[in-house]
Amino acid sequence: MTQYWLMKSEPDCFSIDDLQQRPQLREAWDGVRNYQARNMMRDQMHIGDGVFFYHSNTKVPGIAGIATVASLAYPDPTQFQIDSPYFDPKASAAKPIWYLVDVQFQQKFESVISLDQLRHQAGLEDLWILRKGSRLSITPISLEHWHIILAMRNRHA
DNA sequence: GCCAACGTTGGC
DNA sequence: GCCAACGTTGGC
Repeated sequence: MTQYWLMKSEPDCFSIDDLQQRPQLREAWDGVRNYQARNMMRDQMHIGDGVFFYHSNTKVPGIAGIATVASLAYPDPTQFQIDSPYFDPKASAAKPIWYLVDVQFQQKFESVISLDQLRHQAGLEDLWILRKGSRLSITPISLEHWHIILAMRNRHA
């Protein structure tokens, strides 16, 4: 069963353009250090799931394009790398703490569907990222919301 | 750069 | 197990 997700990234750190420039258009979604987000990757994601690629902490925050989940979850290698900002001294190869999935580029939108547009779109009232104080970097998207947002892309293209 | 909201840590 | 202190996120 295909599921849908929204995954946030700061474009200064890793943007949809960066993903498009990766070999095979594919990249490991490393650096997630939140248990809820980890659990969704580890326990619920399947290969082929749809992903909205969201640009956060930037001038026009919003959904920049689409990717797919390209692997099952596996240990995030950066937790073992002492020189990485994502290093976690409590993790070991025998007992990894953090997991990630690979994501595969699908398309970049002609223009970002901005947070402001999402907020004003009928039918998205209970979209997770629109809730006050929502900070979770990975959230599930209902099929209904997925379709509404795809229709927004077509209108604005 | 500010700051509200949230998650994590650690003393008790 | 409580909760104050602290660090982080992310819109503005």
